[in-house]
Amino acid sequence: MVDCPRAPFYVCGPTASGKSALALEYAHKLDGEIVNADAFQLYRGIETLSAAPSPAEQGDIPHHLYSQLDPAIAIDAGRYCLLAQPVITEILSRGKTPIITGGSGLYLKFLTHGPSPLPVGNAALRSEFESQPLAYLVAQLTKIDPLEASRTSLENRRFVSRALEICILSGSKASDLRDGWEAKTANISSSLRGIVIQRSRPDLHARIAQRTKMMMECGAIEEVANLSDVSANCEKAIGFREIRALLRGEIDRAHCEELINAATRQYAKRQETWFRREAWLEISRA
RNA sequence: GGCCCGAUAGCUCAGUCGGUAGAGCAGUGGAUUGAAAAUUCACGUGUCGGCGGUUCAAAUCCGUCUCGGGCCA
Repeated sequence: MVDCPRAPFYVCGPTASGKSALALEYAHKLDGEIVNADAFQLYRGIETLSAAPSPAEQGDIPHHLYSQLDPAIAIDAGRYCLLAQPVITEILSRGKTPIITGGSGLYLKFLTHGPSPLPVGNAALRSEFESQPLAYLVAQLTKIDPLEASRTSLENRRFVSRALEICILSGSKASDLRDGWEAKTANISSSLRGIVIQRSRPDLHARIAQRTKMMMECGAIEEVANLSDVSANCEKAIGFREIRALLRGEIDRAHCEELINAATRQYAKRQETWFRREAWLEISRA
């Protein structure tokens, strides 16, 4: 099934689909070590909330890039890539197979296709954009880079801001930079190997509900209560706002769980949409 | 037992003077290379609780029954 053990193997799928367990199987099969590709399991102190594999679940397989980051620190796909690449290289150098496991589609894409030569996000610029009306940003982008404007969802403030940010920081057109990178990475997918777990919606929804219940019973509330200095980035973890509202007494426990379930289901759906496009992933029906 | 209020989309509800119904949430599909567990776009037919009546026309008015909730006994 696998002819080249010394190349990374990707285990993907929506949240609560059973990636951690499957990754463990592959680690045994391929003489591998597991590397996290989940934006929130990177953080320390929210292991329960982010459903990171517990020490018991990790078994005898080395797990990398879990509980590494202080919650006060913000991270993005590019910085994740910088963290993960040396780890992957190191695993390969020991003759082991990196089993890259996670559900953060963008982070995985950075790993598989590499970061593009676009400038990194700039906080000052972003907060400036935040104070501008969207129509103004759209007008600016249309003036500077009409091609990029025509390809961007102009209702999506974040995408418009990013495109404008690229133009301003790089001094070139975002469309040119993106085209160059697209061309360069066009053939990468054919050399990748990995699987995506697929489950029926009712099954996945049931698993989500069950996991939320477990989280709430097994320390997620305490984790949120104990975090004092949290980056805006880390605060976006599903369950964070909901549990804070519970702690403030604004909602009850059942309502809190249902809000978390709904947000998780929606996230899982977005993940499925993302992975459907990654045609190189072999489908694993669970 | 009597009286009152309610029953409309999976859920919460709106619906004017009668002209066969629409919001939010949920759900589904999509976009997405440095905020991504983020952000964003599109998608709304349902015995208007049942039966009968009035009317050219009933979610809307009348009667009755059923089921909730409340009040009085």
